[in-house]
Parts: sequence; C-alpha cells; structure tokens
Amino acid sequence: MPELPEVETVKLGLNKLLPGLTVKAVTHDWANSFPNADADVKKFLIGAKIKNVRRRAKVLMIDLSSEHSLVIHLKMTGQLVFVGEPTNTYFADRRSYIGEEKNQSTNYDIQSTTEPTARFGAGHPTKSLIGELPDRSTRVTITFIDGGQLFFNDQRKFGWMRLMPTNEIMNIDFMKKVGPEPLEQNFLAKNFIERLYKRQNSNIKAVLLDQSVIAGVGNIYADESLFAAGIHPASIVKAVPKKKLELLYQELRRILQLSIKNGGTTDRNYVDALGRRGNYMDMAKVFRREKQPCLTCQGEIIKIRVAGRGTHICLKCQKLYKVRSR
DNA sequence: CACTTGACCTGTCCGC
DNA sequence: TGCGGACAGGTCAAGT
Repeated sequence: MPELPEVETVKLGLNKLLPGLTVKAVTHDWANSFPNADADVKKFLIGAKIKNVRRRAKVLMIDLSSEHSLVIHLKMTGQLVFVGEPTNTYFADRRSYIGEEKNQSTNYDIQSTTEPTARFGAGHPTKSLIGELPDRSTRVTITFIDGGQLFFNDQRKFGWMRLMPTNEIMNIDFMKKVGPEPLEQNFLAKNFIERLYKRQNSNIKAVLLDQSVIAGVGNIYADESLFAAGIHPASIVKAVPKKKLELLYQELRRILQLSIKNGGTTDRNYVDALGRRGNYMDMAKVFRREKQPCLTCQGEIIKIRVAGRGTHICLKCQKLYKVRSR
C-alpha cells in the first residue's frame, strides 16, 4: 500500500523521467479515476510541458507549464509506471537514468531470490510486477510527444487523478488539515509528542494513522515503528511514558528513511516509476509476519485488530499502556 | 465533538 | 471444481 516511502520513491523516479516532456495525448477509461477530466485535459494538459514532481503526505503533484498540476492519490493499489525511452536527447540525464536502472535490476533479483524467497514462497515474483502495458488495471494513459508513456494503473479503482490550478492545491480540504511531514528537518520529537497529544485519549495506532496528526504514515509503518519502540498499538497515548514517545519518534523516522533507501515496501501491488518491487518488506520485523517467530525474542508474532486494521505485534516485546481505572 | 463504521472496488484465499 | 464470503487498507462521509 503506497505510504510515505512508496510515494516518495515514485516521486524520485518520476522526477528523473518526466521533467521536460510534453503531453501529446491522454486516454482514461474509468471516470472515477479521473473525474471531470475532458474539458480541462484539452485546455491544460495536452501540449503542456512537465516541470517537476512533488509529494505531500501520500499525494503526488505533477506541475505543468500550464500553471496547472496533476494531483494524484494512489490509495491502495495505484501505480504510476513510465514505459519507453524519450527521444528528446537534450535531457541526457533521463536517458542515463533509464539505462543505469536497467542494469541495477540485476541487483534486485539477487537480493530477492536469496532470503526473501523463503519468506514469500516459491514462485513469488522477483522482478518487475508489471507486464505489457496497458493492462486491464490501466485507468489513465498519458503519451508524450518526446516518446514514452505514463500509465496510471489501479486494480481496485480507489485511487484518483485530478487536474487543477497549481496555486489552488493547498486549498483542497485534505491539504488544509494534513499534519506535518515526519521527515522534515525541523520536525522535532517535541513537535511529534505535541501532535500525538491532540488525541491523547485514543489508541496510539489510530493516532499514527490519522493524517491530520502526522502525514504519510499507514498500516505498515505504524506497525513497524510501534514494534521498534516497544509499544503495544492499543496503548492509550496519554498513558505512554514520554521517553517511549521520543523513542517512537526516532524509530518512525529511522524506518521511513530506511524504507525510502530500499525503494519502499511491496506487499502486493506497489511498484516504483519503472515498475520494480520495493525491498523493504524483507526488513519488516512484524508486518505480515504473523505466526512467525519474533526476531528479537523468538516468541510468536500475532495478528490482531486495532483501529479497524490488521495489526501485527509481539506481545512480549510490546508493552500495553492503559489508563488506570477504578 | 470524538470516535467508529460503512462505502468505494477488485483479486486472492479459505472452507464447504 | 465451484462458489460464497472474508479480507486486504487510504480516505471521506455518515452514524453513534
């Protein structure tokens, strides 16, 4: 599921591939994936040149020369995959990136056919998860004059893409209420704890998942960071010692950064801008490891439900902090 | 007001 | 083998 590290990885890839390309044609076959597109696509997308790609929380923004942007949310199963080699040689960087990445894919194969194969079982895909595009999950196809195509695939059709004036993006409801970026330099432990205390009577996992408290954390990184900090996800925020919250802050940031370095987590669908799996799943300590031994204490990882989500924990390593009642 | 549940969707997996 | 149902989880809207 694309969370902060996955969306960041897509952003980094697209930023090496798209800037400078000019849109030639757009097709979309599922209205909800690109609502009210027709009129604006002609005016602001066809013929526009791509300037750059940004991310805020789990939202991607592709800025165009038309002063409009494509705003994209991948939700659960969305993918943005670039295929082809643009002939526009004045962006030599982009060409070398594609070539370089093709060679690097060998490394990905070696890594994912050793230890991880045992984890995922035989037959688990080790290379690109993407075949020929478009496929049946393709919702939007953007073709460039310079060559190459960008495919927006979304199996479950939860994701969306919309075109809007660049300077109005921050006015949409989500952007107005979304919390700070956890990896920002000036986001300190005390800021983190202050934000959590906005919902101090709730269980800590629900609060981590709340985008208005902290941006970009989803189910994977909530479970992983709570394990790393030794906090049971059902703990009530105000009952957790401050020292533990500081540790959670450090572990959350460490894990998000480590995941970005490893291209994010591919649970089922997620791929980067070139269609490749992410490698963080191999490093996950609890996520999707139910019934397997805890890597710290050898106890069994169990799966429970917290905040309406599947939640992976080690009961021995994660302490439950509850408010005393009598 | 704060929190929980349902809706949006499709593919996969499990049990009968 | 086929089929129904549960499940996966990001976000918004509706309900408690």
